[in-house]
Amino acid sequence: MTPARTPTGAAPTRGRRPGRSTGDDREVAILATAERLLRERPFGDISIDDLARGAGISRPTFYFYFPSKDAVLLTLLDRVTEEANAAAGDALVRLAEDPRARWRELIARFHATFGGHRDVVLACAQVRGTNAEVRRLWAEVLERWVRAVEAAIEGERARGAAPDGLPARDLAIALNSMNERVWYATFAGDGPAVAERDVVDVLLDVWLTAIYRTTTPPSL
Amino acid sequence: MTPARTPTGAAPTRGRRPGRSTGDDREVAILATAERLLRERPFGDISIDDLARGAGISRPTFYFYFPSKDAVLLTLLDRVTEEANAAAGDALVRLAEDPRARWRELIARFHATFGGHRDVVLACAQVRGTNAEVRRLWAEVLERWVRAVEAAIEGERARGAAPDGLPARDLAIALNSMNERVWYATFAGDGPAVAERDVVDVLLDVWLTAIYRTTTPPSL
DNA sequence: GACACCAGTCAACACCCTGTCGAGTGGAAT
DNA sequence: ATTCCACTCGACAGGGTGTTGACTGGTGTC
Repeated sequence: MTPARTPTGAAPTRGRRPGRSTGDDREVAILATAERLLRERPFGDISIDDLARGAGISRPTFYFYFPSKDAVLLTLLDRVTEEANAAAGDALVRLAEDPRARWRELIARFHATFGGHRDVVLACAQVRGTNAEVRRLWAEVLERWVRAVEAAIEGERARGAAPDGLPARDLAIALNSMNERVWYATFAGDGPAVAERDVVDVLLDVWLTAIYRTTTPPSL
Repeated sequence: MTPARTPTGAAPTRGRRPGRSTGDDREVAILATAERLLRERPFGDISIDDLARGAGISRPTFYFYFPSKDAVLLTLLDRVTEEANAAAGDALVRLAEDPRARWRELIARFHATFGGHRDVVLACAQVRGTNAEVRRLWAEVLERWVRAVEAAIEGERARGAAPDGLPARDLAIALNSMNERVWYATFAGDGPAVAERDVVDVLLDVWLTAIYRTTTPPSL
């Protein structure tokens, strides 16, 4: 696996061969094709041949750029999670100035990012069951967010704004998990789901009550 | 699809042919094989041939009993959800006598049922992404639980034990979604997860604070 | 007892998808 | 002019799914 053809570039990102120049266009074309096809049908119904033809290359050539279909999705997921991390940014600093507004900002930004790439997010959720690599990456990303939320909760408890209760980490896991599943249902549109218009406020309310026991936590 | 070979029995359950007598053993054998294999490897790594050989029949013969591999899992899921429904039972009646204990009972019973069939539950979660039938069944089941919780929340608000706030349905969706995802992580063991020992109490706390704004809601 | 019927069974086939191998090809570097 | 290598693809091997059509043996019927 991952023959690492060229020791040219820096770190070989995500099993993708670190091509030089000509190949870059093709790699981009494959990713663009994947995003386009994902808009019209589920990931499982897209074959490597579809991806290759869409990028104007043959199937064997596809393997020069990506080791598998899943690796393409992984690259797409990488982008989304990076964007989400950037969007989340500093929403949790100076939480004390206006806790409700800050938490809402955090949730709304994630919502906007995921909503903007719902096809990729949905495809990843589907593949997570069968692909260990996607599972691992998602677990990493989630762990990062859980830690950030855990620290924020502990900060709020330390300043007396939030009461003690569950271990902050467990609470952070539960709340992040809720968001993930609720967003999934909202974007997928199958099964019981919160309307997209309301979802941020619904999630926010549960977060605030779980953390503060009130929907109007105190500022400084 | 679903040729409906024999118009013998009543409603043909879940695409499974309504066999008469000899075939019943084989059908049971297939289901048992599926459960056994699921204990040792993921659903995607189990082929129809594995299922057939495990039940002592050939692959074509498998198709006499089930229209696909997924249909086997669907039958297994049916059992689990029926068991869960039975276990949940009357936990939400007379909620007012001891709300905390009742809610805990509900969550604990679901936890016990799912934990007792974690392989099936995990497999379904994985397949849900690719199989519309599983998705539909799960959506149905979830809808039922959401409605029950929604009604319970409204009951608690009516008697003045729980404050108004989010639409009860949205809250019920969010809480049920949280449980699903948190259990999944706990049983799967990948990514950030709550320890199995603690998971019921963690979920309970979030439910109580979201519904009542306190972890010690008032009795009658 | 011969016959028809049918649930149940499977070898063989057609098909699709994945991943690999080996033989190219063309442009840049020596 | 030659070498080298990123890049390309035809052809193959392998494995999974779903279907077809022929066969078998038990049961009920006349």
